[in-house]
Amino acid sequence: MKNKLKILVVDDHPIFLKGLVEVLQDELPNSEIASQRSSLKALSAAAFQTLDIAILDLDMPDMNGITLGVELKKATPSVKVIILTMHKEPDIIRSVMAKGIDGYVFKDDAVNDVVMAIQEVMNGGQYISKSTTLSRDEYNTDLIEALTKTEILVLRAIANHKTSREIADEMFVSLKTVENHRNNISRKLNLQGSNSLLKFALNNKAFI
Amino acid sequence: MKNKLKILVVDDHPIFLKGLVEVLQDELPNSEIASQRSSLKALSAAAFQTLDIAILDLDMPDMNGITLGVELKKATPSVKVIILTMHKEPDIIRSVMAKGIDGYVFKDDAVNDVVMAIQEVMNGGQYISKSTTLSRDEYNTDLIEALTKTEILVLRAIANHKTSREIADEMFVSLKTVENHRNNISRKLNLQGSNSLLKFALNNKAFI
DNA sequence: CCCAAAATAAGTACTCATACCTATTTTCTA
DNA sequence: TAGAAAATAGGTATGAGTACTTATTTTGGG
Repeated sequence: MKNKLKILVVDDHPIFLKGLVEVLQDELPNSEIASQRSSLKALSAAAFQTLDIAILDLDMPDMNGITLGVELKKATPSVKVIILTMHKEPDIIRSVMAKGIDGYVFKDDAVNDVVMAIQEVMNGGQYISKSTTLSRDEYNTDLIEALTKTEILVLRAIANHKTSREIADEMFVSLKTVENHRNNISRKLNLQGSNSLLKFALNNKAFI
Repeated sequence: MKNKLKILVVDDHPIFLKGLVEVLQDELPNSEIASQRSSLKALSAAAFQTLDIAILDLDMPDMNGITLGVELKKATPSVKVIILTMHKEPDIIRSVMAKGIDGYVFKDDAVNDVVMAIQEVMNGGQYISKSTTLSRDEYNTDLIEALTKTEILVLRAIANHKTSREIADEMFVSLKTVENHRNNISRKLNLQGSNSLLKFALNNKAFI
């Protein structure tokens, strides 16, 4: 007799979490579904059991779904990780999948998309929701990893609408230093044109 | 014997919608709960019945929740409208409530917040979720209504990361004209400082 | 301990946005 | 149709970001 499928669902929005758990219970009656509202809680809870599937929200306050997924796979390499998100940008998707994530499902897609993703990844495959509105923008989380610690700090400050002058004062460095960091970041991320750094920082808040 | 409470829930995200309907069915077993995935469908559906309560997502692609709420109240003035959103900015909330909306609930707040909001508005009161992270930013949807048609077009282009030069070329006017529009918009919205217009445009995309 | 990477800082030129001003033409409405 | 509001456009100054350059100091790993 086959064991029940153990599924962990993690999302910080309680109503969405409830909806998702209900959907999974309806569609997969022979599975055991646990849920957590934060990444850190999920990480501790996962330590005491062997999971088959983790379904993780991408944007969470304490730890993003990708990092959580990678951590869960360190503890249990066999666990299949499916990321849930609103982000539809192809470069983000490629970058996420490159990190060993097994499935990528859009939050506003049809309910049964999640179920199809589960079936696919349990067969050892990968699943990616079909996107409707693709936009050609500056997205590339791989490139973010080429940034140094200080560059990340500057990028976060930019995402918080700080000017270079303000960032320089906060970090106790000269305006020129911050401008150089901005320049180096832009070069590493292949960004050009006015406000391109701000645009990138806002679009990638979840990853920096 | 009292009639059943007729509740309409509108949200474009199917899983969240399902979660919310489940919550309401659990908490309010003596109510009749209908749901719609788009504003326009909700508007046609509402024409054939008398609603008691409408629970509406703020950010929807076809028509935002505030406009939908105002339309529903035109058809049925007695209907109580509760807006669901992620926006926690106090000025947005004040502005929404000023439009005759009865309740304002944050999507990531506790499940029973929605239920408390329903009880409160049915008693003729107003309900606003308690906010945790308030930020002092440029938000004021009332002021948006002081803008002219051309100013709205310019503001939308700014929200789409267009430069003044690009906007001028698109609208077949001079750079100076666009710069003047930007200036007039900023004055009407009380905005000052670098990129303040861009920040406002991005933060208020749902209202412009 | 040495080398490479990172962080620091200055120079210069340019573009873009903000923040005022005035002034003319167009459009809508009372 | 007269007057107000809106749209048009130019002037001028300043602040902020982009886009390169070179150069020194600090720091951390092999």
